[in-house]
Amino acid sequence: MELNTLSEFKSSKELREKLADIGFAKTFDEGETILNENAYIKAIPIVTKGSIKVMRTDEDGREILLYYIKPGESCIMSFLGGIHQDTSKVKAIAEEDTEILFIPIDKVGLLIKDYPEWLDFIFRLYHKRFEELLEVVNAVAFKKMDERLLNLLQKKCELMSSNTLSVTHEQLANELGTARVVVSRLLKHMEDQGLVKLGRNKVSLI
Amino acid sequence: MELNTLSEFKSSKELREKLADIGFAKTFDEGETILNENAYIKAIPIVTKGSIKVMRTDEDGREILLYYIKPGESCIMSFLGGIHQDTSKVKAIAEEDTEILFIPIDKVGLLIKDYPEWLDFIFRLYHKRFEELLEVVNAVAFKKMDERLLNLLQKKCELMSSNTLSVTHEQLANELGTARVVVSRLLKHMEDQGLVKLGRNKVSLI
DNA sequence: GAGTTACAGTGACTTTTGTTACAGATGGTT
DNA sequence: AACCATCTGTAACAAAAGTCACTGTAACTC
Repeated sequence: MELNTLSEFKSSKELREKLADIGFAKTFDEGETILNENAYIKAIPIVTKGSIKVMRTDEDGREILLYYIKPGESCIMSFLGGIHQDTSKVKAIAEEDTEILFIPIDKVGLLIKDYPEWLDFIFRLYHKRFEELLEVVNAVAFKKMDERLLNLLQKKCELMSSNTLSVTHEQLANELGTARVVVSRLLKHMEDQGLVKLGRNKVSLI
Repeated sequence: MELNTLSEFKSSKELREKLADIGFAKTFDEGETILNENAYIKAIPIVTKGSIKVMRTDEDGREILLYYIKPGESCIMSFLGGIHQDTSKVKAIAEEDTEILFIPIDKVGLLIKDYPEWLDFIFRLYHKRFEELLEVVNAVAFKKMDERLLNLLQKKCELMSSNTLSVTHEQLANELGTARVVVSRLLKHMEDQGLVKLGRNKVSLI
């Protein structure tokens, strides 16, 4: 496990080592499901390499992307879910090959007592996720698909540090909670406007 | 201040008294703004009587209802915002005549140290708000207006413990993030179906 | 290189929601 | 009663998104 990637805790070598000590690392391939809806939560994940996307799923199977979890961050839903013995309301999927450090729930209480910076980490993360969720509400409620699509492409490019993405229109449609034809239509329109370049399994931002 | 309404803390008379001691109470009339977007937060509000609605506002002035805060609950956004010296990302309005106990930010840290149940209260609340936000995302992304409208009416009736609401179509439209005519249209349709009964400034669920 | 599968492009149509514009109704005020 | 502001009903239209059906095409398998 690369301790250095726990950058949030750079102020406390002690906590960093403690986390590495009580946690166990696990790797996931791109696209692999890390957490399913309604699964019980027994450990809190901290991403150390790669990234995770967190999706909300409708009863009818429709999905929508909520946010990405980057290295040094944790899935905060699972945190509270874990503490209150709840099941997960969201689904987590590896966006790329990803390494995760799992901290068992029963050890988390102790950490809060012994390491104030751990509590601060959790609060900060909660705050961030909350604001991201507000942004999602905003986007879904008030923005049109073309704008949301462009936004998604930009976020993905930033995450991958690349202007070219390996995605199908179907995948994009899923993350936006819409249909494949809609995405194809909009992408084509964007290509005509010179905003993107399209290929099979490929979208490049210009 | 009615200490009994701090029902979340019924397990700890001590904490309840402490909160009443360091906080200051304030009342708001129905419709009064309690917190504006981008306002700095200097105290954490706990609702003791009445209820608050929390709205998200778009740059273009469009709004959408996020959730209600009922007696014994706090606006959790302001909690984190307050701790991190942030400005509020949401707007809070009194849904009815409301009494609020404000806890100054600088005292909050001490409470966490001294009263474990205070931290638990905060976590629990965060969790609840998070799930409510997820529901909003779900509704806005996947539900049609008629269903969302019916849902809103039901929530409002529950809050007011009444089947008849004093609202204009305009107000409902604002909370749903849509236009008045849309609400009028849908309400009329619902009346034809025998779901509601309409009057001036009045909607009754059947 | 023939076959197969997944992916992308496109047209035609429907549904839902947003927009504009205006008429009528309601309830309070003078 | 006449007036006024506010609220509600409705029609007609536009825009956005969803749905269906089908074609072409790239990449992979055998």
